[in-house]
Amino acid sequence: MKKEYDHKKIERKWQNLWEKKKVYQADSKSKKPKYYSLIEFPYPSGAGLHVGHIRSNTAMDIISRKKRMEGYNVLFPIGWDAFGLPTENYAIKTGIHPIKVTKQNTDTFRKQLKSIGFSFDWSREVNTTDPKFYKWTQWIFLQFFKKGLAYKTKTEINWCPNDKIGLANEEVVAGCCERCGTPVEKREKEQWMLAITKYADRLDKDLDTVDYLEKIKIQQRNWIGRSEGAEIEFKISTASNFSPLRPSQNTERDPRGQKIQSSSDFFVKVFTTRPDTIFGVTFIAISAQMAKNWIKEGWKVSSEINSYIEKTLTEEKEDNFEEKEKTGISSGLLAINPANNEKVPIWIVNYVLGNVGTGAIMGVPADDTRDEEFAKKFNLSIVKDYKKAGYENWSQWGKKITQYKLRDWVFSRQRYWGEPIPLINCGKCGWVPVPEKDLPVLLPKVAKYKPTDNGESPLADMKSWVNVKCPKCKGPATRETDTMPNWAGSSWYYLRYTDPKNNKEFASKKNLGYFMKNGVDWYNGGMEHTTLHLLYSRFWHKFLYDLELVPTSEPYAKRTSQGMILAEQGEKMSKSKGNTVNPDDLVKTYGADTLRMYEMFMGPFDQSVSWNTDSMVGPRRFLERIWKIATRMQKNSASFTLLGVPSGTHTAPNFSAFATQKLLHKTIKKVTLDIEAMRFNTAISSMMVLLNEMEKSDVVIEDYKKFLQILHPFAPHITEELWRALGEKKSINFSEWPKWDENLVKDDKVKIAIQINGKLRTEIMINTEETEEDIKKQALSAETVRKFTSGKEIKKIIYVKNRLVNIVI
RNA sequence: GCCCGAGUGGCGGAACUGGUAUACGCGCACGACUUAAAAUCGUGUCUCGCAAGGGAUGUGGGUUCGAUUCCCACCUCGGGCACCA
Repeated sequence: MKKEYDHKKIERKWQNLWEKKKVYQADSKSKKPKYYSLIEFPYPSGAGLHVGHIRSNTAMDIISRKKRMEGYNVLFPIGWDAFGLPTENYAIKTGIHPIKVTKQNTDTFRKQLKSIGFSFDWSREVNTTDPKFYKWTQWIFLQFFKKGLAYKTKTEINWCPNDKIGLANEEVVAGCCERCGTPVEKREKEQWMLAITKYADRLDKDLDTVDYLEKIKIQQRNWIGRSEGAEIEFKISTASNFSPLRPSQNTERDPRGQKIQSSSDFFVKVFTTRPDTIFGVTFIAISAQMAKNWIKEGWKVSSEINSYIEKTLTEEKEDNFEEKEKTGISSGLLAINPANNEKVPIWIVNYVLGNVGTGAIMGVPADDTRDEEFAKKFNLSIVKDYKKAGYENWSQWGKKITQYKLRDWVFSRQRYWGEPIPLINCGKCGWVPVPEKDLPVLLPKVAKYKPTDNGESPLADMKSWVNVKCPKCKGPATRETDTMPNWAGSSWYYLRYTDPKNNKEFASKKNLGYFMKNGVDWYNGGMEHTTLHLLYSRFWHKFLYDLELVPTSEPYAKRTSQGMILAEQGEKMSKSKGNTVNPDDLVKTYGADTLRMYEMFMGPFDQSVSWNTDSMVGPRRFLERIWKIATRMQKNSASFTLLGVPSGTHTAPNFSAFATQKLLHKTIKKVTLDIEAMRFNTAISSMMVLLNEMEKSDVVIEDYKKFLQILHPFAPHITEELWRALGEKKSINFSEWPKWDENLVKDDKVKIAIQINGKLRTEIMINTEETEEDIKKQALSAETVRKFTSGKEIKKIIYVKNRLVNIVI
């Protein structure tokens, strides 16, 4: 063994050997229990690996390595979520085919990931842009289509004039395109939709059955937005400027597939979560959108009202979140409260939104602060003492409904770099699925990747590709030219990992039954994916479960998330700010093990932390000292034999080694539990404490090896190297995870605090066996205590076992 | 404006279910080794005080024998958002 710790040699050596021996390949036919740990597969951007990837991947790598040592057949796969706009935009700019760009980027990422020593099973690598993969993305889409959950509808969509694509509601940030920042416009467009709202109830309820971080559940629930309340119809009292219309025959459907509110009846329908406050209603507030709909259907209004409506609608589109001054204008109409037949004014206001609930509310100023504020401003009456209506009461006038915020998923993109939607439009037969034998529908080569000016996908220009025979009637037909959003592949990729080369099914029942039993055991990813990707993939999974194609109704048994790594100044790392950190340089100078250690040590895993390269020397020194002890071990192994230490036992040669052994077992316990709770930073600090102790005292070689084992998930290369150097023939990867001896963890002597009136005065050593009485007696007789207590009355003595005695005087 | 986090030394942070605040690491200072420097090792490092002792976990209250931890109000920073009825 070399005297110096040369990370470059060691890391390359073991990475090559591990790969050659296929130590991280999961065995589909194993008799062992499986453990499926999953990271969010990266989008291979041109910028290369980010230090943030390393943080989250190392966390799951640590968990995977520990599980392997605990005897599980671990599936820890990796792949590429490679469809998407950055690659496409790059292709548009440079003319280089996205396939080529993707290949370059994944090659870089693969090399970088391998240099960090992650224990991925590279034999199962998937790529969403691989036709062998997206064949099944298309296949699953067709199942949605066949079940009527994929439907095309003309709907007002978010339109990005720059990217020339439709955006899902979820992709619009502050009124602007999530990707390019251009303000989003509304535009009518035929779009394929996926009916995720049909699953809203289960997506909400089943959160009770999974082990997600509470904040993740909250975010999902808020997104689904289930609320129970009532829809109540208020009859409109005819007024001079209201021309009554026939009850609407409107059967149009909104994106949720629900009937669009007909506001043209003689009623205004309100949604309320508090139907019991109906006797407190003093006005009705409707959205500008609802008012506009009424006008469309014949309501005559003054120019004043009309301009208010237009102004409000414009403001609504500008999504700034600052508090808006509440405004409103009286419609001149009266609504009749069905509960007490009182006539209340209908106001058009800016604080009720057209796309929420029914687009109208009942104003109860006594019970709602917003209504109160509004009523005060416009001198509307406020009824304070009204009786609350019980369910029996209000249910006469309204019906109980459950509504969701969630909208159906806009599933088409008029872009090139996505999975073609495998449907054919026939004049006679309508939309016909591409037969399964013809899947995948390959992305054809096109001359240019930019969407056409009318917003159609570039595929629309490929006449030879577009024009086909109808699979049903063989008549002339055309292909759908829209592609899928990049969320499609990531909605099911974790299933493909179980059987990545299968040509007959997306994955075999057998492999799914084994690896997906109870779902993915642990899935970690970013908070930014908790509403989109996480929800979408739960939706797809539930759909596949209903088709009896997967064994569980939830894909992920456990979900956690990491905090972001920020630049030194606490801001986001980005190319444009020039504050990014290149992992390759760090691996070169400090080594992968140090980089892993540093990223795990820098702060609590679930919180964001600022990068500080200077602090990396701490973990680096730690590893060098670990190395140094091993050389001491090698040199001194003879002397341990002389001391009569039979190898493989816990018998210590002297007191100092025994004390170290006790600390070792405490550390084993702490590291074991900390890893499970993702408290990596404190796990590392406890190992640092152990090292400090080991340096000062005698160590039994078996104990040192145990230290190497618990360190292995964090720093795999150096620990494997030292493990072998100390004579082990088999890889540390499959050595048994050390168990702690509870007897050694327990202390028989502890130092406890003696407080007087809650203030620390002195400390005493006690035997943990001693009785409360004895300890109190000792506390009272301590010199410092007597000084304070003399002449004072002792009111109370509080004793906390192994902690403190508090004397109240 | 609303929701979710967070606020502890010079810095990153630790503190179990309310029980000795500042573990561990960085930095800094001093010492050893060295002709010297680096590296390494050792010692010290919240603050006031000679000491006894006092004061500090964003601010102000409260509950408690005891609060970084629980409650109320407020301030600041980060993230999210749909005035969600």
